[in-house]
Amino acid sequence: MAATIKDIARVLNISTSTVSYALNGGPRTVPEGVKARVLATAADLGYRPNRLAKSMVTGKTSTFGIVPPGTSILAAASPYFQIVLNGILSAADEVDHDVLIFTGFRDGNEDRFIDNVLDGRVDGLIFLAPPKGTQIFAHPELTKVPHVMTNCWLDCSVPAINCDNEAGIRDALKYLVELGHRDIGMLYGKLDLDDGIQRHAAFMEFMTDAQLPIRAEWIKDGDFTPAGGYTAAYSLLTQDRIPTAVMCCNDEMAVGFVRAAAELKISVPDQISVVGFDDSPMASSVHPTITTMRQPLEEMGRAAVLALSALISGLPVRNQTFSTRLIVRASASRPSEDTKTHD
Amino acid sequence: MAATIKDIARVLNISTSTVSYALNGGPRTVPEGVKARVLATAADLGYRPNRLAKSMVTGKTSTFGIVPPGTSILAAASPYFQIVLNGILSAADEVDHDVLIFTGFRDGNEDRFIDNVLDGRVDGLIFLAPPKGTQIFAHPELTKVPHVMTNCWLDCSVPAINCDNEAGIRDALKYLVELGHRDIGMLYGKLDLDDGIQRHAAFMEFMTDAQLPIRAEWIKDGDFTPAGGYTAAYSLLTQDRIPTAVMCCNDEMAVGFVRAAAELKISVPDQISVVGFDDSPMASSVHPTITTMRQPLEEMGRAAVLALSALISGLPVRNQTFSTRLIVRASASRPSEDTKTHD
DNA sequence: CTGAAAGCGCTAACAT
DNA sequence: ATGTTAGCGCTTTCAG
Repeated sequence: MAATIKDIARVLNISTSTVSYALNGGPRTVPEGVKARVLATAADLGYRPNRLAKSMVTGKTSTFGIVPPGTSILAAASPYFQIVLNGILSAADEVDHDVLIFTGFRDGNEDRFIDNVLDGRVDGLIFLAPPKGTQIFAHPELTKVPHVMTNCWLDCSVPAINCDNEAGIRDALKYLVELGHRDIGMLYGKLDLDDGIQRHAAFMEFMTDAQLPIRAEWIKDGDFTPAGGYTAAYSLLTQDRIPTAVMCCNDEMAVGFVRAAAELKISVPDQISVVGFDDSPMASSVHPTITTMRQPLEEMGRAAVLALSALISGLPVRNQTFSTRLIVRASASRPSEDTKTHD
Repeated sequence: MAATIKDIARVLNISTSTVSYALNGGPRTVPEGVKARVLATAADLGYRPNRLAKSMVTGKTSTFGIVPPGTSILAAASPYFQIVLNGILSAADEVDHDVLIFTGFRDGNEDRFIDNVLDGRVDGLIFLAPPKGTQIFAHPELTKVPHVMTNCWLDCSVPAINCDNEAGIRDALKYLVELGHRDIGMLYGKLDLDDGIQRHAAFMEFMTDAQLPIRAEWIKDGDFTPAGGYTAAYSLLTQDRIPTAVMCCNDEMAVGFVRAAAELKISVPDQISVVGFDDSPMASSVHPTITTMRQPLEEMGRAAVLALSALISGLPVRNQTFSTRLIVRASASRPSEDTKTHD
């Protein structure tokens, strides 16, 4: 039987309220002597506060809820989730909160899911890259719990933490153009996610504005994964005519691309330049190291915690858009003269 | 104001116990008509069960607690954590549990940490690769909550989920020897973790038993990271005499090794063979793809959940050791005649 | 078959 | 300065 404040009170012949105040250091003041004795017997009895009971009366839990990206729990295997989660954990740690990951978020499961997130275990929720078509944000009951989201732009009032995908893709492409590239292909992915959609659209827009050729056979779906990028790269690189550069909409695809190129003995960047997106750990681990647009995912995770904390405190919270930054590494260079083509 | 069972009871002029039984489908049976009306008004009122209250009386929370690897929260950034967590999440999902990640586990912080894990929010705990010297398992109060651990061999009664590091390293080295290698180096790492220690020790033992040369300058600390592996590889590969093969005690280091080799224009596997450990996502994403000993981390995460569930149910739980399996890819081959040296 | 009520452990308003 | 007590929302024993 675990000790409770009642036990401490009984032992010391004082009231539970005094014990509570002594233990919590307030709001009521307790004489030093009494406080010391309370602490001592608490230690003696092996007393451990029960946070369920405390939460029930205070309405606060000191835990943040997280909803992993996508509808599938498998998304938890992505570097994206890993890095954002890491930012969330370290920020949560700093404010003495723990983090509850909700598992049951699936299409058609909305009501049970809502039951879960409203059941009192968390003070608020962070949705990580929720899937595009989800109905969850339309659920009237969801407003009962404070929530923010990352990497998703919805026309609703949920505070969002995003990175500027459009500027990121644009800057990456500008860099390639400045290097002298005109024939630029793209590996896109995950068109059910806002990041996927926006990066794809930004590519199209830039190429159109810059009056550069958009060739369908140079634009492939790489699924945001190394394996997808590898397959897409193979089908792209085995064509008669290939671009001098490829924009990969995330680093995992860029890694897959570079591997395919190596197998095909196409040198990166001598014969084809590659630019990635995210600055994921893989990008700096492979040969050649991948030039990429850094998305500050860890900071975004931290920002999500801050925004959620503010929201919970009743403070106003605005959307935040983080800037991307070009990280120049080894996978992109000037196109060599003999690979250049002219339309 | 959220609706409670009291509200439902009041509306229908029945008792809260009937409402509770209707909602839960037992243990007491409730006439269909009443049950239907209870469910209807529950929906009407937007009733959501409060799990804190429920947990307080039942003592069950439907949530598992996780303690990330190492003492530093930063360990959450490792592929190890990511993959095991993924296994845990999917297994937890299947048994309708959520997962609470505890943040405050640090040396010297034991007592606050114990407060946290004993505060009633979880039914049990999974320690992921706890640091070697931790005092936490000696804490008498920890026995109050069921717990298991992964990737850690301690001489205590905590049920452990491990992989057979010794056999794994041995099989990897056997494979290299069968290919014809005798001059074998090693990149080890994290000697504060059991996995790190055991793999290091297994290498030494195998080499001794097989009467193969152990050369200190071929044995480097690569910190289990790509960057560490890269640095270690540089210092290893820029020596006058280099081995024909290198055992990397995890795949991240192998990836770093391969990158360094590429930069130094040392061909893998033609000039030097590399074998990794874990079969982490990176291993199959780089060029050349890394031959590795697969450690079934996702299954181990799932097994941890199963073991913990059993423990919580009061069932006996034994240690489990998972076998590793050689995954032959492209980074290891027979040594070429001209790289072979003879002592 | 159903209702009343105790109680899980805690906080805080309300006494004194 | 301290004690008493009413809940928080729920489950379940005990009465009827």
